[in-house]
Amino acid sequence: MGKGLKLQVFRVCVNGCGKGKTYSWADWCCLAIFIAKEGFFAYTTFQSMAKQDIPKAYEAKNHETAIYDAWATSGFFNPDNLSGEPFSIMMPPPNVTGVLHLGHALENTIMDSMIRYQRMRGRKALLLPGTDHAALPTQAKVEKMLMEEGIVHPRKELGRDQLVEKIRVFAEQSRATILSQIKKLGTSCDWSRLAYTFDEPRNRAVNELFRQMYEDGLVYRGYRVVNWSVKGQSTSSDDEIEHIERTAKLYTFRYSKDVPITIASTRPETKLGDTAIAVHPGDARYASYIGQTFVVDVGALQPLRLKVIVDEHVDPTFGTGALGVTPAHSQIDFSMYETQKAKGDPIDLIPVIGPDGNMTSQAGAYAGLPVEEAREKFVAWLKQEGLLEKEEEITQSVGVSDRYGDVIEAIPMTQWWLNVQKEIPGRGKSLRDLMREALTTGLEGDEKQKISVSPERFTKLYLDRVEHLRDWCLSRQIWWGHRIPVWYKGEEMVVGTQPSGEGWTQDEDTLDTWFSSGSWTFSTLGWPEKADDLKTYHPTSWMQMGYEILYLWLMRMVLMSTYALEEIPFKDVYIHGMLRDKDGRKFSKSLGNGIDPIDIIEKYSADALRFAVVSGVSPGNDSRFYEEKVEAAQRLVNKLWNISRYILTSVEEPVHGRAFKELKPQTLADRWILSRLVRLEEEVSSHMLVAEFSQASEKLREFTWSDFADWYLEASKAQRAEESTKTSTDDILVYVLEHLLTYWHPIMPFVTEQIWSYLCDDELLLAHTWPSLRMIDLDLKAEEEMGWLQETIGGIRTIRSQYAVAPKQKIRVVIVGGKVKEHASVIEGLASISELSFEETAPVGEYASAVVGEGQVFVSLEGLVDKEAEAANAKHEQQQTQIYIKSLEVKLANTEFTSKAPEQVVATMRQNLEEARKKLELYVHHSES
RNA sequence: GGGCGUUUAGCUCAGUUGGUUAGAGCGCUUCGUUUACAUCGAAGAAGUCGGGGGUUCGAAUCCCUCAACGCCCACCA
Repeated sequence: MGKGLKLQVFRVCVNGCGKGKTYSWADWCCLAIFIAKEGFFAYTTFQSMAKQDIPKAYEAKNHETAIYDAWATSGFFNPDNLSGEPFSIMMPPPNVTGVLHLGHALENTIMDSMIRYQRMRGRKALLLPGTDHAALPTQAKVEKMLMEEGIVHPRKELGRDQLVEKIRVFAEQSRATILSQIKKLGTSCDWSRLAYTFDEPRNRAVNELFRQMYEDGLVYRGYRVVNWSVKGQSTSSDDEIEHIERTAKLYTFRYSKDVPITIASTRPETKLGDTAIAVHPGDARYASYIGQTFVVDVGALQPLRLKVIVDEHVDPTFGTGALGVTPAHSQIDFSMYETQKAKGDPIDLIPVIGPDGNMTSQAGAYAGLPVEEAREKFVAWLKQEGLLEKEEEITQSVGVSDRYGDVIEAIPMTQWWLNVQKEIPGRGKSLRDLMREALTTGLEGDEKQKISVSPERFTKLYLDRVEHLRDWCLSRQIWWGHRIPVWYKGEEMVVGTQPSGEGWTQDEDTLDTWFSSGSWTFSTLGWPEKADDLKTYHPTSWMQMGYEILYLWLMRMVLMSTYALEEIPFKDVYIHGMLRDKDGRKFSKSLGNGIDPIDIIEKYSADALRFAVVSGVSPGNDSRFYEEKVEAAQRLVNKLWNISRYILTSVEEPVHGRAFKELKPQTLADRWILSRLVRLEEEVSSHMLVAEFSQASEKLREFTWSDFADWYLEASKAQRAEESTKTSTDDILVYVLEHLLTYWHPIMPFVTEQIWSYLCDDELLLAHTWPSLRMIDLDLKAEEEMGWLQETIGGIRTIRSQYAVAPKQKIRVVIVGGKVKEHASVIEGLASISELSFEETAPVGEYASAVVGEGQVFVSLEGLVDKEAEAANAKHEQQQTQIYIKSLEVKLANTEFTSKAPEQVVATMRQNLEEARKKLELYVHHSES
C-alpha cells in the first residue's frame, strides 16, 4: 500500500528541501495528495533535477528534518511492520529536568547505530523511546526556579496541587523539547510505543509491583534511620548521596567526670541522644565496664543512661577505642541498636535532631537550636566542665544530597522500605540472591537468563555492591512522583489500588523515582497485563548505559525484572564512559563548559556529531569532546558526499542492486577494491555486532577515504576513459558506493539516506537489507599486487616531491624489475608520467631512483638532479634496510624461535628477509653504477 | 582503608586472542587550482608504548613492583 506512495512523497520532500525549501507537516500532506494524483511523473522530474544539481558541499540542515519525517512515516520504526527475530532496546529515558546534553547524544548514537544495524540485518527491531519524570531532581529543579522568581517557600506558598501543577507544566515542556531533540539526533525509535515513567500505564505497573512486593512481605513500613535532607525536606536513598571530603573538628571528651571512658566525636551535639558506649569485644581496657550503665546529665531533657556494649565494628585503634552510640542519628549506631534489640539487651533510641534541622525537645536545654549552635553551646559546656580533652582538625567524608546539596542528617522516621535480604515466598531466594544470580550463574542456573556486561570489569563492581546492599528506602516526602499506593481509613490499610467507598485517604508520600524506572524494560511493554509485546520483546536484547548509573539503574532493573517476571531485563549491557570537555573536565553548568548537541547539529550535521562521539572511544572509558573532532567528522561526511556526487553525476545510468556475480572486474584495481569491500563488510559486521562502533567507524573511514577515494576513484578515471573498461568500471563504482552507503548507515544515517535517494528510488536505506559479502572469497593476490603498485606509485611520488618536480610536470620513468608491468596505465595516471618504460637493467643518465617492492623506479630528472641529496637519500634507505635485515637474521638464526613459533610467522619473516635482501642488492647495484 | 581505571607521536586517542619495521585524526613542514571534494590532493618530520623487574623463541599486549593522574566504594566515630 502506502509504502510506494510514502517513498515518492519522501523523494519530493527531500529533493525539494535540497533546494532550500522546508515543508511543514501540513504542506507535506498536501504534497502527498498531489503525488498520489500526479504520481510518478512528478517524482521523476524532481529526481533528475536533483541529480544534476547535487551541491558541492553537503548541507545537512536542508535534508535532515525531511529525511527523519520520511523515516518516521515509512512505518519501519515500528517493528510490527518488520519480520524476523525480535531485537529490542529500551531507550534509557532521559530525565525531564531539562534538555538533552552531549551524553544523550552519545547514548542515542550508540543505541540507534545498534538498532539500525540489527534492523538492516533483518531483525524485528524495536527501539522504544521514553522519558523519565525524575521525581526528586525535577521537583528540586522547579523549586529552585521558583525560588529564583521570589517564591521563598514554594511548598508552603503554593501548596501541593499548585506546585505539582507547576512542575507538570515544566516537565511537559521539557519532555516536548527532549522528544524533538531525539529526532534531531536521528534516533530510529518506535514513536507509537512512546512511554513516560509517569503516565497511566506506568502508574499501573508501579502500583502492581508495590502491591506484590507488599504481599510478599518485602515492602514494609518501618521506623528506621533515614538519610534526611533538611533543605529538600525528604528522605533519599543511599545511592542519591554524594560523599565529599571536608575538614571537621574532632572533639575528645568525657560525658562526665564520673564516666571513666573517653570518647570522640565530630558531632558532639548528637551526644545528647547517646544511649550506649560501644567498645570492641577484645579490648581489654574496657572489659571490666561491659554491661555497666552510666547515668549522666549533659543537659538533655532526661539524664542519659549509657550502657557499655560490645560491637565488632568498633576499631580499638581509632581514637580512644570507645564509641558513643547515638542510635537515632547514625546508620551504624542504629544497626547496633537493632543488634542489641535482637540480643535481648536493648538500648534506647532518643532523637535529638528534628526534620527541620533543629534540636528536638529531647535535647532539653538545647531544644530549638539549629545543630551548629547546639554544637557550639555543647562544646562550650564541655570546656567549662573541664571534660574536653582534645580538639583537633581532621578530614572526614560527609554525605551530601546530590540534588539539594545539603549535608544529609541521619534521622529516625517511619518510612516504606524494600527488604532485599528476605526470602521471597515460594521462591526460596531473596531479591539480593536474584540480583546476584542474574550476573553470575543466570537465574536458576539458566545460562539464557544471564546478563553479560561489557566491559566485563563492571560485573565485579555490580556484584560487590549487591553484597553490601541495605534495605531500600522507597518513600519520599516530595510531591512530584507516583503516590505511594496505600490507602488508609482509621486502622484499615489497603495496598495497590484505591478501594471503593468513602473516607479513604492515600499515603502522602511519593515513591523513589527509581522504583518506576527500575521496571522500565517491562512496564513499557504492557506489564502487568500479559501483553504480546512482553512476550515478543522481553527480555530485551541489549541495553547501553553510562557507568555512573550502574548502581542506580542497572541494579534496580535487574531487581524488578527478576522479581516480577522471573526474567532478566536484558541479555547484554554495554557500559559506556562519560564525555568530558577538552581539558578532561566534566561538563557542568557551574563550569559553564556545556555544549548543546543541537547547536553542533545545526552547525555541522547530526552525522558528524554521531561520528565524533563514537570514534576513537573505547568501551567503558571516558572520552573528550571538542569541536575540532566534529569538524574532522564533518569533513568525512563531506568526503563521502563528494565521492557519491562524482559517481552519481559521471555515471550516466547508475544501476543499483546488482549482484556481485554480475560485475566484470577487468583490472587489478577492480579486483582489489572488491576484495577490500568484502573485507570491510566482514570487519564492520563483526564490530557492529559487539557494539565496537569506534572500530567499525575507523574501518569505514579508512576504506572510504584511502581505498576508495584516493586509490580506486583515481584509478577509475583512466579506466573510464577506455571504452573497453568503461562500463565495467561504472558498475563497480556504483556497486561499491551502494554498499559503502549501507555499511555507513547505522552510524551516519542522514547523509547516507540522502545519497541513497539519488541512487535508488523505491526503497529507503533505513529498510535496506545489509548486504553480507561473507560468502565471497577475498582476492589476496589482487591485494598483494595492489600493494606493490601502491608502493611503486608512492616511490615515484616521493622522488617527485624530494626533487621538487612540479606536479604538472610530466616525467619520464623507467621501471626495472618488479611485477607491475601490466598496470602501466594506472601508474602513468596516478604518478603523472608522460613516458613509462620497463627495462631489464638500470638506465644510464641522470635519474633519481627508489627501490620499491621487488623492483626499482628511475625518474629522469634531466639536469635537476642533486647528486649529493640523492646519494644521501639512498644511503639512508640502505641503512634502514640493513638494520631491518639484521634484525630478521638474528630472529631467524634463533632455533628456539624457528622451532617454537608458528610456521606462518616464520615463513612470513623468511619471505620478508628475502625481499629485503633483494632490495639491498638493488641499492648496492645502483650506487655502483 | 579497600577497589578500579588511565599512562602509546606536539595534542586527542585506537591498538581485537602476545607474532613482520606500533597506527589514526588534529596540528606541524614542503609542494600543488587537472571539472567529486581547498571541508581537497601529494610528500614528509615526529614515539626507548610511564619507570624497573620477570615469564616467553618473541611483550605496548601476560605477571610482579614503583610512580603520577583520575574515578568509585567504605560503618575513621
